[in-house]
Amino acid sequence: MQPDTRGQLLAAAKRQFAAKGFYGASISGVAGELGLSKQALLYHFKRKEDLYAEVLQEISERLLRFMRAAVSRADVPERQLEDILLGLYVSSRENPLDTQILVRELLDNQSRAETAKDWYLRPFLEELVAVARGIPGLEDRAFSAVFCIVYQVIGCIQYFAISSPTLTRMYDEQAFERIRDDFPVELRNQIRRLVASSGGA
Amino acid sequence: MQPDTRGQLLAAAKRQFAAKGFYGASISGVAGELGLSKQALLYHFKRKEDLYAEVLQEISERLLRFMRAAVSRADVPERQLEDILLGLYVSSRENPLDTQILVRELLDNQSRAETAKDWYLRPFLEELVAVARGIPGLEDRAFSAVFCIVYQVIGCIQYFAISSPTLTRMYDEQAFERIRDDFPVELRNQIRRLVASSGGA
DNA sequence: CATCCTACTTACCGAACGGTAAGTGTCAAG
DNA sequence: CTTGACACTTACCGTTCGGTAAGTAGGATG
Repeated sequence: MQPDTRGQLLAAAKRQFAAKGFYGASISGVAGELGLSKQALLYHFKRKEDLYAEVLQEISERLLRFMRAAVSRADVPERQLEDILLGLYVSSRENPLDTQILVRELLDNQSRAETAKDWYLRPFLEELVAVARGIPGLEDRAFSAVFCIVYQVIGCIQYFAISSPTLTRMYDEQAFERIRDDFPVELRNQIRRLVASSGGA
Repeated sequence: MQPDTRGQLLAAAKRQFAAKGFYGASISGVAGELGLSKQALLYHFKRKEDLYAEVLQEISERLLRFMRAAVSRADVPERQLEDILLGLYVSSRENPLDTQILVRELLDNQSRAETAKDWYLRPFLEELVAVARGIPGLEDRAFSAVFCIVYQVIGCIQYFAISSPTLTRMYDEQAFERIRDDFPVELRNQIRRLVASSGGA
């Protein structure tokens, strides 16, 4: 087994970008995490932006794989929606760095010159809206309304994910553990209320 | 009326910090927005962190004022909760820069050496939980559960706020306008479902 | 008219940044 | 034994960063 420096660099870069953002992270810092010089990194990735782009691509691919898997474990749309969204929560807990980077991207891509036409979350988002519109009671509603409903759930998941470190330090460890345990329960409740009210009304 | 350079510098700093974050923004860039040299800025604010701290303080004070006003327009807790949260949405739309900075702070303060014990949102958050626990059906639930419920709503509001620029460019202008119009409606629905299910159960 | 404060300016500093150029050791192939 | 690709290294470059020091124009005060 070779050292796989490239992969390790990508992992280190993910940590750095997640913690300090694109501007705050430095390529020498990333390389330094592995005890390498920054030129070793520049050998593998010609420019800082290339490195960042690759980190972003990895994340977006993982997200897409996750969603396709969730959709293919198909059932009735109600269950599908719940599964995907709860899965997204689990995913955000398992890959906190990814979530941090995604939210940072949301904040930064306005100041950088990015298209945002091909936003990595876009296919994920639209697939999810399509699933939601398969639910009786939501199928005849406007795209924009269903979009909002779905986006609200995604938003609270991702926001909670990036809040966790701060909340941990705000309350003590075990108080936050209770919160973290209750979160998916209340998330599920929220989704079920939403589905129920759509079906009922 | 004097030029009030200091205030203008704070406003410019807010724009810069919101757009590029603490690391990405430069004091020379902030001063340059007003056609001043960076030493002019350093005359008013000894260090970059002082400038940032003051921006943060302004935001947190505005937020606290807003919340106290919302709470004092008291009614039954159900209405109070809805008013505050919908007000928070309006506030986040009126002050998008503030929201961007708050979310950035959420991401950054882990890497900087900040206490997070006295997080600017903490009093806001706990007041809100207290209000929520005044609602029949929620009063006997655990603090952590009510916290999660409240935090979910806050999360989806703030997440939507920071998403708006990206969403605008993702869809065309008028498609996003429909989304933006539907959002508070669906937000209200979400809150009412939540209150209703608490009271009902 | 001299003095002092305010609100800046230009000049300068060391450190860190992203990035280029050129060299070096290792190792497999011809 | 030589060649050449690979995976780095040290050396260097120009720019930008936050921050210090010293100077200065304008106005109020004595």
